[in-house]
Amino acid sequence: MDFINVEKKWQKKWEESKLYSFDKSKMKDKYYVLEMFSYPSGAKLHAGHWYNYGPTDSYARFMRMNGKEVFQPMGFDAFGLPAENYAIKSGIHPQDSTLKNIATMEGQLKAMGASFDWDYEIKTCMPDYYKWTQWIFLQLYKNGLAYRKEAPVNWCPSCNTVLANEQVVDGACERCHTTVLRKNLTQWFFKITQYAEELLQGLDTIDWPEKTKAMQRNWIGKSSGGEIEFELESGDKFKVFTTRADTVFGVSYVILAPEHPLVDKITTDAQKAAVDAYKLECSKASEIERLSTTREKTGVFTGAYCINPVNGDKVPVWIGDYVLYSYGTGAVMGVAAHDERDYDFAKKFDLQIKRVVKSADGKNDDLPFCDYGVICNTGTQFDGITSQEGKIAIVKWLEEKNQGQLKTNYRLRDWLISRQRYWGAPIPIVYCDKCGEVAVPEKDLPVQLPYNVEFKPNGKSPLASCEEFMNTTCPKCGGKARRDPDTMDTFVCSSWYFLRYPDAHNDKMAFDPEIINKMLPVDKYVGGAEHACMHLLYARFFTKALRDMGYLKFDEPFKSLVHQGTILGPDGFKMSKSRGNIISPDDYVSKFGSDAFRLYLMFGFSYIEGGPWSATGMESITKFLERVERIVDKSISLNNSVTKMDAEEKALNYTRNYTIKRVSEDTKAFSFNTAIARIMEYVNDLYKYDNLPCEKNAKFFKECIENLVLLLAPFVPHIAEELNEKMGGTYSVFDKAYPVCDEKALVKDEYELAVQVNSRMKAKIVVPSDADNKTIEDIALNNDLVKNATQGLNIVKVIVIPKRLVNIVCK
RNA sequence: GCCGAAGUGGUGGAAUUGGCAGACGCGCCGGACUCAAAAUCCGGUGAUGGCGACAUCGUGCGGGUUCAAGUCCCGCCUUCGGCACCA
Repeated sequence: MDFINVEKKWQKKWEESKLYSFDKSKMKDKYYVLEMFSYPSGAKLHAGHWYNYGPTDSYARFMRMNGKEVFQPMGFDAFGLPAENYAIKSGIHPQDSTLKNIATMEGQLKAMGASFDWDYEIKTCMPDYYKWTQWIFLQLYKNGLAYRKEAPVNWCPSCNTVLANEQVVDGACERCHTTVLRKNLTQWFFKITQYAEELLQGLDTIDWPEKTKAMQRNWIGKSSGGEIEFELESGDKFKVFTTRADTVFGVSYVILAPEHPLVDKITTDAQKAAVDAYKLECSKASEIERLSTTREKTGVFTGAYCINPVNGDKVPVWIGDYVLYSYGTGAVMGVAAHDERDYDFAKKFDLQIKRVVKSADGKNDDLPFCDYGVICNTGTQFDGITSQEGKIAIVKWLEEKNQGQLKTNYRLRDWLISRQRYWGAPIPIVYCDKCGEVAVPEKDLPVQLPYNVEFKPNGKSPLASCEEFMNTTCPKCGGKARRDPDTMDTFVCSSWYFLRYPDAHNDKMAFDPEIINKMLPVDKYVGGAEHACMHLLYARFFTKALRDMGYLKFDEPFKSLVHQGTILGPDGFKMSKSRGNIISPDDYVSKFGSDAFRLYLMFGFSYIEGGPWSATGMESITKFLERVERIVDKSISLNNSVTKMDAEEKALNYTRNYTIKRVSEDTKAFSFNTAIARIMEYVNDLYKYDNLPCEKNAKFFKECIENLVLLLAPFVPHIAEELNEKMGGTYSVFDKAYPVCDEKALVKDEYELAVQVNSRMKAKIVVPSDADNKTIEDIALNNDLVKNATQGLNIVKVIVIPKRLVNIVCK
């Protein structure tokens, strides 16, 4: 078969006949299969994209053949940093490079022959899409879920620009190697923390990989404890969050994040120079560095003291970079004897270590450090109370005195969405001298991203220098106003695209709730595990927020989720331009065809694991497909002779039904490599039968071959379509039903099982299918090989596991 | 550093979730067909020892639980993903 031309032929026919058009009248059988859309940064799709889209398309086709009305759209997450960086280097406008890349990728995706319904394509950089991204911003804003506050950005003082984390290498700017500083800017945030608890609870209701749920749980990071208020000698107050209120009697110092607003106010003149120097140092460290538990602790005394509310102790106030301003209250109480980091800090700076909890069993009480136990040495009513109860008792006691309260804290932070970049969706807010911050009215959307903008770094957001963009009138008072010069994080665009797809051309609404509430949630979402915490959490947040606004009637966007593994370069490293190890599918597709290439991807790797690319065995896939074709041709050449079902036919019938069963189960579970292995076994059995010869019951043989073509159809769609036509089948093979296993054919009257003596394999026995344990035991003990192996030994116990094995324990 | 995974023949990977380790491929070896080669079809293939039936060892390393461990528990090593501005 000329695979290449066969593929072209069927792709044309599929397109002409609109085979993959979603039929809205069959909405009740809808099945929404979604692959994470691609980012058109590199000019072309690489093997990794195929690995995501090819097998998932096979899954979609499988569901289609199982009676589902499959909706499988495709689009592009088209805004983002790389296009802008490329523009700075090459002078090619991000819009031009992006649209060109998209055109190339569309061509590649079409050559793949996937069953995408292109009528619903989305490009997030087009005004007809980002108009509605801005609309969603406004809805969040109106509902109090968008607000502004100061937050640090990476600042390169030499390039005079904000850097992405990716552009910071070892604390320095990747371009000029200047040390990067954190600099505060007023920026927009989405209040995802308001949904922290529901985002956590909802995980129990969805069919996602356990590890992904675990990552989200840890990311949300719920912990319960108390907030305790400390008062400074100056009269200023601040709160600390702690999960160990039982140790509050042991506070020997308090430590604020260097960014804490109180720091400048309380620092004494004598300490000012040291504090300022330290703050500058801290602005050079990344959060990952600051959170390292092995890094040596650093800090500076502010010169101020505060009072421990539980015992009146006067303790020094320090600043230290292991305290993050973004977590909790940005301040912690230092309890050196009962927290490892505090212990390290106290050791380093020679602060008091005060033991107030002893272990319940009295052990380790001579050590300076202890985790949990009983409160002691405080001279209060709490002595003797174990830490678990002590925590609550002490916070409640403080609550009565207005000095604290029980508090659930989340590690999750609000989502910073402002980007000081050009290539993104503009933020639909204007600033008026009279009215302040004013939302752009919905009728004025989209706030169009201007084309002619200078994006060379000049210390401001690129849009800030574009006067025609910046200058506008205030929608409230009609006076002069300035637009927000920042654009939105691209994660905002990708947090709702699955809502847009089913109603992609609606120019009145972001989506019609009538349609969306029927089409969503997504039934199967497939994409990389690297999105576990960010994209997948943001999308859940948007869904819940839009639900609370009344637009949606479901709680979770993605009912079921699968992560494909990563295809690494042949060198075992992640594919990247800089390593030069990118595998392009195009060469393989033009040589072997799309079907062979995707079948190879499915068969050669464990789908959720991935692994290094290797083309070894690529040819063997073509050989297998030719082997399939030969046996199909053989069946076509036969007359429809019929004889009764002999042992051979029964055996083949068993394999056929076993194959149908296993292939269906494995495909449902995204275990494509084993599904294909079972088909290969089936083909091997068909050849054995063919050698018999198969003419005697050609009708049965033909049936088996028809099943083979249907079984293969989701995996090699073009070839299956061609074989179906050759066999005289009607168009399309994808309108036919997937074979269903006949359970009766799988019933056997006897089966083989293994017999072990002292856990070593000694024999195989055949037992009737309905044999009870006693019968099995008797058959096993009467086996000659078993008798040999147990000779002269005492049989202590016989363990019979039906369908598995027998283990005879002897001494 | 913290969170989440993975480690199985020469090789890609299987293993019904505690029950015959190595399915199915690749590679290699052999046979059939052929004047010959290719292609194809059939068979073999974890390691060590033995002519042999068979025996011993074997799932990153070290311990443990169990009649039984790739799978569970404890402690390590290595590799990969994420850590909030790559997406």
